[in-house]
Amino acid sequence: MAEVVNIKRLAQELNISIATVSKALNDSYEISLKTKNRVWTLAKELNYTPNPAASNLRSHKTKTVAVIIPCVANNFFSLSIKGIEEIARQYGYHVLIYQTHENIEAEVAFTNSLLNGRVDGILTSVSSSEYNSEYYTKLVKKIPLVFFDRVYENLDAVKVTTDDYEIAFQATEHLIECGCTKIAYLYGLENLPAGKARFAGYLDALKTHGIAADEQPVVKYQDDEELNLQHIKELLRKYKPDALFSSIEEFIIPAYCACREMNLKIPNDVKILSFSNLSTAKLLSPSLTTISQPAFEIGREAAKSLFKILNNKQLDDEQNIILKSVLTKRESTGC
Amino acid sequence: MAEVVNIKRLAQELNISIATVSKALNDSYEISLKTKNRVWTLAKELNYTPNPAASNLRSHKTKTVAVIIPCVANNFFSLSIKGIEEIARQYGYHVLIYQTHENIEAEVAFTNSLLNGRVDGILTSVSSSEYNSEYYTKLVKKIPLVFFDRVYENLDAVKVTTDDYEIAFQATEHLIECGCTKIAYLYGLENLPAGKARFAGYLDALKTHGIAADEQPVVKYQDDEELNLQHIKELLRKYKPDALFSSIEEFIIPAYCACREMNLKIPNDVKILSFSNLSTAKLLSPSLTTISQPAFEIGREAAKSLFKILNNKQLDDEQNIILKSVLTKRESTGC
DNA sequence: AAGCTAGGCGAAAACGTTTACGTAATTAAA
DNA sequence: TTTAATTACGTAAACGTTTTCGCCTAGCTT
Repeated sequence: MAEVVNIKRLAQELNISIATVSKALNDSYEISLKTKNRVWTLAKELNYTPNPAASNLRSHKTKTVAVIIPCVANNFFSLSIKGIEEIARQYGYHVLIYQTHENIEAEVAFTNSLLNGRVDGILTSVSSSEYNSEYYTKLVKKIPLVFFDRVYENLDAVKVTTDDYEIAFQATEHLIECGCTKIAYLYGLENLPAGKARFAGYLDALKTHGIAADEQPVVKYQDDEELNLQHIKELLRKYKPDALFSSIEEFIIPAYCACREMNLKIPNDVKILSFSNLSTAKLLSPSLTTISQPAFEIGREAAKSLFKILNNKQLDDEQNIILKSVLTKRESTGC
Repeated sequence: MAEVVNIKRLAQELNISIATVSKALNDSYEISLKTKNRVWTLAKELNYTPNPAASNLRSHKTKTVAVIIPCVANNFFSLSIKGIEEIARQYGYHVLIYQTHENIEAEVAFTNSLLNGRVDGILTSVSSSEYNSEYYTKLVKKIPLVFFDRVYENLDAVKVTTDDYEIAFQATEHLIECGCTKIAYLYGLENLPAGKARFAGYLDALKTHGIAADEQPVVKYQDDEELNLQHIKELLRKYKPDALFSSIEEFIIPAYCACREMNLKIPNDVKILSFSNLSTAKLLSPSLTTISQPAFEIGREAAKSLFKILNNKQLDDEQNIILKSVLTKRESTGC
């Protein structure tokens, strides 16, 4: 009863060899259906499940992937993980989580610690603190890797991103159509392609509409809510913009608070628009115009690509999967 | 160069036995400092990291824990995971994530799949669909397990919870002090101790203040936002309550929407108060009075307890760790 | 009847560690 | 000086699988 249940035990009870049991469990063609059935029924009866460590050791497959992200307590990333986990379940994979807290050293340390066979592949959305592409250039040769949202470009790896440039362009045009001419930019992810693309979309939209771009005031994100609040207030005081374009969700609270503290009415005095996956955007006061990324789908697509690679399936030609974001116009831009 | 780097390789290069290398790497007292240093420097030089599968197989330690929760895309759970992950890093543990989507069968299936030595312990917040304590009674004997927030009572396991009864009592009193007499209850987690405690706190507060409790209307949570909206609207129409006490975050959006659609002003016509970890509660229109649970700390405490168990440290007498929630009064209750 | 083929199975090595135990050399105790 | 204890290291088994290779039998083909 207390006896351990492993392949050896199954073999003994059935009076066959452990090799046969192993093959039967893996549905090998070498084993007759009759024997397979005997093995399967006994395995179920004894509640046998293979020991993962032994299996990994021998087969070099772990059925595990790692997700490395800045922080799980974030609407975008928690939704991505939800998507990843859902696909992982379908493929029978396990999901390990690592948070970098935007620290490149932690990111590298975690990643390195996974190269000893702990996982079969990695899904990552890189930290914003630095852009260290030498490291990742080497890394992608060592282990199957898929980037999502925050990527390194020009690498031989699948990258799942969104139409940052286009949607930022479109959103900026929306503000211009609402009559804004002094649109300030709340700048996040400045070291990353996503952040740069958003900013470029914003600048190009201004240029297209004949608004001098280099005079547009910018606040860069700091990891300190109070500091961001101060900077935005300063921005509002000095430049008196008629709109704030926030490129990351983290600016929403300080932006709203700054307007309140300075008695500026949204959207009459200042219009606000932000990249965000906040589910309560429509309940804010006033409701917030958002660019929402399909975080859940990004997670799903990234996971699907990785599992295709791990199962040696042909990837659909393209290494760059680009999903569309959605601009939802609400009261904060006068809609 | 391409040669694999494992203990055997280290042993060869240093002309010592693999046993010595293994012991040196594990800082065994049997090995001289001189030898240890030779091993450590070579290991660092060759970028050696032990193969986890081999190590697990032999030592029956995985340095891995599983977190089983309903859904990661939820403010409470994503914060909890953040806390768990942070402690796990300190202890050098890895964290696996599994989502049950409130499905008890998935929950049991995941848990069972972890009993073959894949993890050293489990952190779980159980699904709300059913209360199946026989299963968990057996389970806690098989593997170190810590419950957080959503627990099974009367089991020999650490449980990290919050003061649900007290804070619900206090919140209800707050509504009564605001002049409410017809307080409707939006009921979630009804199968779980947390849900029952919240409801009991609400009922007892009413009783204490001489309000007939059994006439209070209740809406029970369904996994369908549209349905919840309809039910709340129906509730508002039929019973004309002067307050809504929402026991879970998921009721916030339908509650606000219902009031808007029925042209009821918050807080003048209806006051609203909800359990919630929404970071933007203060930005809602109107800002929302919340009971926020210390989700991050709950995760941290749960993880700490588990790692103490795994490291055979003495647990501080008590198996029930109860943290305090915070009632933040805002405009939605007229504050 | 001899030779072949294929199907079904088993023996044994291997994966990379950890660890119980043995042993030699050195040191301490008698 | 002999004996006991200690230190430092090695041998080899074990963890539970997977997989290569080979064997045996039964059924065919000539």
